[in-house]
Parts: sequence; structure tokens; C-alpha cells
Amino acid sequence: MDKNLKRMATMHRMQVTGLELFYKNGYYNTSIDEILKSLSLSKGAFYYHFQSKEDFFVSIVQNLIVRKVYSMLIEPIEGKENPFPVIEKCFENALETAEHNDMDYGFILSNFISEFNRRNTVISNYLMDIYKIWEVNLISILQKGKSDGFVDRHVDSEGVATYLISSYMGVRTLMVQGNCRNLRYKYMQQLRHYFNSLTQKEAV
Amino acid sequence: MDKNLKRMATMHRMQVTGLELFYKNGYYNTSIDEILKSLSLSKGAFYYHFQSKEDFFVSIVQNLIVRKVYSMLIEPIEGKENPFPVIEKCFENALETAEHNDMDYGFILSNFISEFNRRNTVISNYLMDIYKIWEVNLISILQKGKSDGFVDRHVDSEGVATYLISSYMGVRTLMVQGNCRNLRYKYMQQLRHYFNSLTQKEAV
DNA sequence: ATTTTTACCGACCACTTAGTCGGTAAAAAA
DNA sequence: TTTTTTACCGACTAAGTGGTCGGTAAAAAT
Repeated sequence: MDKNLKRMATMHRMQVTGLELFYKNGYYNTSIDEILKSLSLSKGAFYYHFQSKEDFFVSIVQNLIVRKVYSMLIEPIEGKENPFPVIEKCFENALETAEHNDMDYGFILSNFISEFNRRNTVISNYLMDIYKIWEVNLISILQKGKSDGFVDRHVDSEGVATYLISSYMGVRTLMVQGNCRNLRYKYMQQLRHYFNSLTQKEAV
Repeated sequence: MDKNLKRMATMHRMQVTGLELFYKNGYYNTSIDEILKSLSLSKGAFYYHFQSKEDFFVSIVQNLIVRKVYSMLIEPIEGKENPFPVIEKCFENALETAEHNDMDYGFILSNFISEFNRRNTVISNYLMDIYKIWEVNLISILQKGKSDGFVDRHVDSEGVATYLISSYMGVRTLMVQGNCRNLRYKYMQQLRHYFNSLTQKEAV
């Protein structure tokens, strides 16, 4: 348990650099040699720790990508009270982070979902698991918002979650081509419009 | 002009099969050999007609992808009167077509935008041109809708266009993983909600 | 002190990749 | 009829690709 330290450290280094390059260039357009070169490690080291390129990527999904999505998009809304302002703030933050990151290559989750769609079902499933966690959390906060009187009773929480995730994924795809500030601004404004139409109307 | 017929026919055959495979497997994950094999053509034939893989793909973008996006998403709304029902019907149609196509690998435009993002600026630019045509058309129909009294005067047409494109791209990404019918239903319902909040309110 | 395990090296393998090039049969131009 | 052009063939190249494997130095276990 303690002697695994070195092993864990090396594996983690590989995963971090691996994710960096996979995110930047895409999975199919990134070779293991490339990753190894930028780590000054050898083939032997790689295949000592991982069974295959696919196995390697799965470990990246489960260790790094899950956490990234969680800390950026799930944790900030989990268990919170008034859904719309919370989600709004969360999205705004996420978009701002992307905007100020000149190494931004889009929303990591949707990028890989697109890349592996029907091309590698094993990896696709692991990615969709993350999507589902996100979705469940959105639905949950929306439902709670209904009982707390923040969200109109007639609102379809699942539908709203789908719509939110869709629009977020889409705008992140568009943002990579620049003009981020403007895109974010326009997106957030429309999001507020949309939320407005779902807010509990007091005294009909 | 007439003797080019054979040339055009072969090039077109290559482009059609090329797009099929690029769409299915991704650009970087599809080799020219693969395309040529499924056409029973040789390397010589390919490099006689096209300068490179990139040049080949650019020609596909300009000849086939433009038309696909245009006929599915632009032409049905171009010059029409009441924006929201028209856009709604157009999106509904597009999503239904995708749903009933078991060879659906997502929205062709956003798939490639993702794949080439920052990895190939030449191709990215050609793809973004298509996006811009779409955007301009949406903005234009929304503006017209304002003067015709269908759309609330305070609505930001550009913002709405961005939001529409984003959400459409996103939902198409999600749809590839199945449960399309449900996704489409939920998406369309929320789209209507959103449109409702933008519709001209009569007599304040 | 000896043996075993861990973590890594790097040469090597079979295969695929985009792209080149000399050739050629049929059609068109002269 | 001869020459030229068109449209294509397929062997070849150089540079990768994911993955294997025999080896090894240091650390840990015995």
C-alpha cells in the first residue's frame, strides 16, 4: 500500500501528460510514442503499467476526466438551494475559465464523446457514465427547486437538464474558434431568458 | 467542359465515399487506402485527382457538407415569415431524420469542427464558414420576425441564433448514444418554452 | 547473503500511413 | 495515322503505429 507509491506516481504522470495530448490532438491523432517522448519514458515503462492504449485512456477517463467534470460542473451545484442562479453561476464560471485558457480545445467530455461515438463503445460507455452523473445531479437540484418553490411546478426537470447540457456542450464547441467573450455573453443572456420562463410565477 | 464528365464523376464518387467514411470513423482514423479499397480504385487515381488528403477533405467540405447543412438547416427557414414555428419545424425535421437514421454519427458539422479544432486551421476555417452562413440566416429571419411583429422587439437576434445553434449541436452529440426519441421530445419541448419567452407579447 | 520483485530500458516486429513515380491502355487531337 | 492527353494502375518509400520481449539495476523480501 505504501510501496505502490512510485508506481502510482509514474502512472499519474503518464495519465496527466496523456490527457493533455489526447485533449489537444485527439485520441486517434496522438501516439503513445509522442506521450512517452514528452515524459522521457520508454515503451517498456508504458506497457509495464498499462495493458494497451485503450486501457490507458479508460484509466484517464476514470481518474482525471471524471474529477474535472465533477469539480467544474457538478460539485458547484450539488445540494444547493435555488437552482437557476446556482446553475447560472456555475456555467458562467466554467465558460469564463475556458475563455481565459488559451490552451482551450473545447469541452473535454463532449470532445471525446464525439470522437469515440460508435467507434469505441467501451470508452463511449465510460464517458456516458460521466454525462449521466451530471444529468442526474441537474435533475435532482431542479426537482428540489420545485418543492422549494423556486421552479415552476409544471417544469419537466429531465427536459431542462437535457436542454442545459446540450446548449452548454454546443457553446463550448463554438468557443474554441475564438470570439469567446462575445459567445459567453450572448449565451448567458439567453440562458437567463430561458430560466425566466421556468421560474415559479408568484400569485397567478 | 464536356470531356470533364468522367473526371467529375470519379471525383464525385471519391468524395461521396470519402465523406461516408470520414463521417463514420473520423478524419484521422480513416485512411485513403480504406476509401480507395471500398471504391476499387488505386493510389494513382486518388493522387491524380487530389493533391493531398487535406485537399481532398476541403473539396468534400465545399461540395458535399455545405449542401447537406444548407438543405437540412438553412433552406427550410430562408425567407420564411414567422421565425419560431419555422425554426421549430426545421429542427424537429432534422432531429427526426437523424433519429431514423441508424447510420447516424452525430451532426456532421459539429463533429468535424470538434475534430479539427486548432489541429488544422485551414479545414477549421472552411467549416466555420458553413457555421457562419447558418448563423447569418438565423439572425436574418429573426430580425425580419421582429419587424413583422412575431418576435419581441427586445430580443437579441444574435444571442438567440447562438443559443439555437449551441443547443442543436449539443443535442445531436447526445443523440448518437441512443434514446434519440426521448432526447428529441425533451429538446423540442424546452425549445418551445424558450421560444415562448421570446414571442411578441400582445398588449402589455 | 541470496533470491525475488519492481520499474524501467530500448531494440525489434508486423503492419499502416500519406505520398511518389514510372508505366500504360484508351480516347482525343493533330 | 501519329501524337498527345486523360485517367488510372500498383509497386515502392520513409516515417510512423501499437505492441512484444529479453534484459537489468536497484530495492525489498527471505
